[in-house]
Amino acid sequence: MNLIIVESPTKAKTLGKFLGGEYSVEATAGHIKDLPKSKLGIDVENNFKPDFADIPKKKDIIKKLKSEGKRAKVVYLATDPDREGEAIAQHVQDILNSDSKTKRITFHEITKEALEEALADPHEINGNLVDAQIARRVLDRLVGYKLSPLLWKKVRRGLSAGRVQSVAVRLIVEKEREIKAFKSEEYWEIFSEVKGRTEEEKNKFTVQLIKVGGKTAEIKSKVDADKIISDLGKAGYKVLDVRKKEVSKAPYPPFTTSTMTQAAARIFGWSSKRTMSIAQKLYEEGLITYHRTDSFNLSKQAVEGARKFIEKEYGKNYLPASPKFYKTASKVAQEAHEAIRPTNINRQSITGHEPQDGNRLYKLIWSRFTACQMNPSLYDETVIDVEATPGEYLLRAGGQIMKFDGWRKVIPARLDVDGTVRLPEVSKAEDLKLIKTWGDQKFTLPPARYNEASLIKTLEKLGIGRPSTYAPTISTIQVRNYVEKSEGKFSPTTIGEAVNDFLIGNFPDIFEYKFTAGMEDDLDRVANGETKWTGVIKEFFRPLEKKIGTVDKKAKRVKIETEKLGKKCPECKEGELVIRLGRFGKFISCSRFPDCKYTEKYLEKVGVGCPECKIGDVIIKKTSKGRKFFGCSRYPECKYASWRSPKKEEKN
DNA sequence: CAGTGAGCGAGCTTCCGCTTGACTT
Repeated sequence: MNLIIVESPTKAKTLGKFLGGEYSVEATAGHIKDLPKSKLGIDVENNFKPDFADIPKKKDIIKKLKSEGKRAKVVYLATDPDREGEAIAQHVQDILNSDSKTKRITFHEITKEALEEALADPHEINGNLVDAQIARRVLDRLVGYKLSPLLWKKVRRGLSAGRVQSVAVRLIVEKEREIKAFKSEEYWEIFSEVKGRTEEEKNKFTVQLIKVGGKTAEIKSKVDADKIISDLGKAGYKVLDVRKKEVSKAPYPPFTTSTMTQAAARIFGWSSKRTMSIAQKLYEEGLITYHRTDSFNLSKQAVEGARKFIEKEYGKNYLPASPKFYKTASKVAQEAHEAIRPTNINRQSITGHEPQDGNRLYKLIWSRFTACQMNPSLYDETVIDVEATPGEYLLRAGGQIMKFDGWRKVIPARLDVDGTVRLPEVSKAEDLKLIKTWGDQKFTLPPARYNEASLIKTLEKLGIGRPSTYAPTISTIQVRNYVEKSEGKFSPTTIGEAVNDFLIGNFPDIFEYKFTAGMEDDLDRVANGETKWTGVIKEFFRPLEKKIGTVDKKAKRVKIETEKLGKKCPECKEGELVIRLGRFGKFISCSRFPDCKYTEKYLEKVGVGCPECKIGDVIIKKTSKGRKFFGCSRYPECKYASWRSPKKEEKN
């Protein structure tokens, strides 16, 4: 009997089906060894020797792997083909304590063919790649476990800093400052509605002013706008040019974790956590491929299946001459898995036995994948340039008509994005008749705050964080009270800003947007054998250690600004009431603390009456661990508490 | 899941990345 060890239990099940009786398959369910949680676990004086120990929660799994490993003739370490997977393979070999019968195999897609190829080509564990993982792990631990305690001392207890989370907070803080510094400016868009002299009334069209005297039109005031509108109202209009061309629009590439959570947020309004948990269920039921991935790769089988399906279902016109493969854009992508796709393209929907949300996400994944193997959609685009004289005004209209839907057959265009604009037939030098002319006053808008989707997109673009950590990172920065989400948009708290300024002020290099990219370059050199991991860490840590020492000695404790309520303290009648953030969320107290100890509850109402006492209001509260719950405003008289928001009363 | 902040100095907090349940009190 031979044993194959993979990371995901679902993957183990699937592989089991491909194989005959001479193989058994077990799963590690992720890492089985890690640095200890309760201490640093790195001997910084002894070449950064890391203390990788069995993870307590994985005790049963480790036991099982050991016993199965003992019985097996050959153990194939088939963990994911990336840096973390190589480390897991090493850890499995370590616990089996027998490198003579272990072999490393790798494959990038879960097909019988790929598995057989891998089994025919076993090799050794790549020690350099394992070293790169150690360097990554040690660096993250040093940043997190050295800087967090500094925050406890200099800001407040329980705070945290990390290579990823602190940059996520930084993005949100800096966006907020951009918004605060933003000055809205007035501008005007000016239009004329015209029609050809010989044309019917229905063939009128609208042109927009784009140039004045050969220069781009920039109209910043009502006075300027009125002058132009008056000119245009008296002007003669003539077609200067008509340009037509055919434009094709290619489909989107298949989903990765990042683009899937973005699409689900945009279309369904889901949080990344919710999307990922629904995707997990679909994956476990064998309906989709693995959902934590940064790769656009598609198995040959899947692409062939899609091509057959497209030809049969939609016809030859929709099928490209050759299969489409997408190149992963991200430099830091690890490409261990395929893109996210349905496992069987003939299954168009999973209605019936599934919760509704599962089906919605499934259909989104199905159509994105199917579309990616279809022909581009084709449009006739028309641009009409119109001259208005006197005054050297250039106005323009753009039209677009879809003449072949292509992949849009399965992902119909939303009207606002890809709508049809029909323009009448006019010819060059044709005179046009003015119907009316007008201006729209507009104001430039401040940059948009991040939502989950745009934050993930930005982090991915910067190469910071991984598919498995996007959703957890977003919860961490909220649980720590660094940022708040209101109507889906993130803004920093006073604590978030204070911690951000402290970290960036004292450790500018680590929280630079480019830091992770630089780290990845170093890790690549470790993986290639060009340099040793201990050297990389030493070079990083020695200056950091020194800096931590001086900050510890010299930096003053950070004062966190409080939000004033504009009311006097009812107890001492001297201080002012302010909102503070404690371990249990917001509360109101006297600004003269600790001289005056007055406090009162901060009520964040849900807008629903207490279902228990029927007198108080339901309010949002936080546990000491940051989890939200709902309680009664009359606590402690009324002890109502619930994890779920009570139902709002139906209004007719 | 029921009291917060400062500082007292008992013992504790904290990272990222890989993978799933066990909890819905």
